[in-house]
Amino acid sequence: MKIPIEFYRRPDPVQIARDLLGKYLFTRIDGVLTGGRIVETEAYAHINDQACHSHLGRYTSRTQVMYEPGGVAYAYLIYGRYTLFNIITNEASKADAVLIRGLEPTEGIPEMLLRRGVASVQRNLTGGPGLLTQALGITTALYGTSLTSDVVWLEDRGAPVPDTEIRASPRVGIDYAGTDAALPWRFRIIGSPWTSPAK
DNA sequence: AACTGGATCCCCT
DNA sequence: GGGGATCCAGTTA
Repeated sequence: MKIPIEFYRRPDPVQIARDLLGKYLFTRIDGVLTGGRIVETEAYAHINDQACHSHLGRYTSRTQVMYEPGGVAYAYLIYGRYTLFNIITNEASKADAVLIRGLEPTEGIPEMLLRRGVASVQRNLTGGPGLLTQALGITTALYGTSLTSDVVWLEDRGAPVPDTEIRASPRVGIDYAGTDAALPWRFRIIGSPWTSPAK
């Protein structure tokens, strides 16, 4: 079933990032359903987190959607080539987020292979934050879209992931965040071949 | 109006 | 394990 809006409006993005493991992310773009099981996430908090785009209340054309009530998509372009997909959490104006970093493909695999331009189902189909967006057809056009919509949404299909199968570690690619770069806010399902390759 | 650098990925060595 | 691709938002002026 589709995840209710209350799930996203809880106050702790770290807890939500952990809870999102084992949930499913789907898109329906041009009528085609694609998606899979979330196996890697990262939390970003508006306070005491220099890595977060909304740190110290930074409010720009890129970050403004972060200040909406939890349960909307925050998609942005990185390095001129990749779109990253985030879920905005917490209540309005709190501006917390969870980045989706790895997906185990389950739905619409032929379409995802086409979009990625790869021949077979392997890690580089959806294992990485810039890859899964391409596979699911997520672009900045989805900026601000509600996660209760029929374009992009999450589902709980049962089978919760126990703590013993989760590894927490520092986030990736945020050296500029100083001491906050060491926070263990990256969560992975241990042993999943669909997590991102970065350390 | 110009400049800088990034929540990445892939290929080369 | 190191560097280049590639472009736009953010910052500075």
